[in-house]
Amino acid sequence: MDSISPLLRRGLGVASSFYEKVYEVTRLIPAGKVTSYGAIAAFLGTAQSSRMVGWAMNNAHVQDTYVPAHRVVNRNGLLTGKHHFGSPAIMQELLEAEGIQVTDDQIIDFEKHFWNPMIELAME
DNA sequence: CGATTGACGTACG
DNA sequence: TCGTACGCCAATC
Repeated sequence: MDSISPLLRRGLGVASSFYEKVYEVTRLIPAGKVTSYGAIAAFLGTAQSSRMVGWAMNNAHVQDTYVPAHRVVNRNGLLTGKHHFGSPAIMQELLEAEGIQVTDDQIIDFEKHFWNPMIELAME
């Protein structure tokens, strides 16, 4: 089902469907909100492949379309992937710029800023 | 085609 | 409660 592929169709021919979906969901994360790899994985139907979500982010920076990977953290609200940005501080700065407080790589009030794709995207 | 990896998550000690 | 081990699926080497 392509219920979540309205704005895609870019230069993602190189990416597999799984990657595409990950990028799509990630782009749909509103500013000031964050989600977890597991939540995205669960939304894609492969809750056990949460690691794949993070792996997909490795190609996120080479995508033509911007992918707000900084809005994706682990289920602890910890900025585990900050080291994959240009600088470890970029991820936190981006989140703080969006109104999210981050202390010691930990998002404050994580659950309050949590964005659940399964709910927001009204999946069934 | 087989082995390894990977920005996670859960279980177990 | 904290630290370590294992599993999961898909992609890459």
